[in-house]
Amino acid sequence: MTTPTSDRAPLDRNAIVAGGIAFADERGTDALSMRKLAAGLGYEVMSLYNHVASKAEVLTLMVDAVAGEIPDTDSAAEPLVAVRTLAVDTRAALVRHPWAASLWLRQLPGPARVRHMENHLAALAATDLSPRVAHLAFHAVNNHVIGYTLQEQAMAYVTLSDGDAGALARSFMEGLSEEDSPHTITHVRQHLDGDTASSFELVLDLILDGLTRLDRAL
Amino acid sequence: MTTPTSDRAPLDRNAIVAGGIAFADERGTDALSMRKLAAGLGYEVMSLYNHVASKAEVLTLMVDAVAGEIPDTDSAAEPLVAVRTLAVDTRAALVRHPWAASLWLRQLPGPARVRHMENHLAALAATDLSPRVAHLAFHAVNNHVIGYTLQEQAMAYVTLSDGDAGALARSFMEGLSEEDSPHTITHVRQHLDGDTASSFELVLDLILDGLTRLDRAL
DNA sequence: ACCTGAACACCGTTCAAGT
DNA sequence: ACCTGAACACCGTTCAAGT
Repeated sequence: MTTPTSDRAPLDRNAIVAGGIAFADERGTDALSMRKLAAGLGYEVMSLYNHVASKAEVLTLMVDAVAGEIPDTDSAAEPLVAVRTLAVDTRAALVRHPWAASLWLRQLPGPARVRHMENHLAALAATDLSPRVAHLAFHAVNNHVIGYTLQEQAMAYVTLSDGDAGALARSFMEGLSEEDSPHTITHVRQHLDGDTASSFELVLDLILDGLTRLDRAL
Repeated sequence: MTTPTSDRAPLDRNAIVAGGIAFADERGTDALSMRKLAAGLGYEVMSLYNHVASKAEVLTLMVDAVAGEIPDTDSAAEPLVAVRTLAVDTRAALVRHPWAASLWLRQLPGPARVRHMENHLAALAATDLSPRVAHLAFHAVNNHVIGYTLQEQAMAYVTLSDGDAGALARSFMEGLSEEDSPHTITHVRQHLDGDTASSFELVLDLILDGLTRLDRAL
């Protein structure tokens, strides 16, 4: 029979990263501290430093783990469809982990994100877009995925109703005057009415079409 | 005659925000602390709290001040040209203050940013785009401006040569294998060769054209 | 090899005391 | 009205000591 000396899981890089992701999913990266992370895993803070160099490294590993959740492109698929699918899947991962989008571009890519880039760039190279336009396409698509997700999260924040954030959001809304900011009020109302649901894919297709057209024009 | 009791400027909201911007322009928002900010202005930390509720408020005010630097749209201009000009000017402000892009979408808009939104939305409303497409346009253009700038800054980070960041960047580059990541290597090389200089406006026009086309299709 | 107590140099923020 | 000393409850990180 085994003797369970403690109920805590063994500590290693993976456990730390998984703990960080679980914490951030629930309470955000702003609230994440090495001390709370360690406590959540059943260890003292200093133990973390046996496996990880710094908090910055933990964050980098966390973002890379999110990248690792994104399925590889299907090499049998039509290349532009593969790009489109990758964009949709990337967005899904960023929605699952709402803290990840704002970190995505601030961290150096780890292995999983390099693999993600490689997937994206290889699919673009397999289209008949010129190398120059394929390069633009990479960024245009990425910026849309990240920008759209960030914007959506900001909007979700405005619609919060309870807590400090809710109070801030309410005071923002009440500060808008119909006289000075009619268009802004209308715009926010369009969000609240939720009539812009599937615009992520609409704009994505707009960009993909535009790139094809640009390629023919250059 | 006056008796100069000290060489420090009087403390108020504006001085705090200006000090924060100057500090962040030089050393980034990560390094910004209330204590260093106060010291830079010649006061003790606690004095700041006579004028400002929290560090979060300082950051919100800083972003809003950046928005305030962006010129209003010219109501005499052709509406779609006004949108384009606003996008270019917004990007210029974000380039002048490299810390601002990643904060832009994380803060609730202050008065200057509401004015900026109003400018943008009013110009779009004056085009002959349908309300639905104008709504999409607002986000598509904003996401491009912010995403492009963030991406460019991440790239600038990779090309740093000295300090800790430089060492990290070098180890990232050396970690890329020609075998596993040929496309990624090519992509990074395209950046380093700088042959993608004016692609910001190229993609911006692609989006604006795409929106006009989408409007006709819907 | 991995865990940890103690310590260091920082944080943001509050409050009571000064002028 | 505005400035500030002292204090509180936190941070990330290092290092030497334990097993």
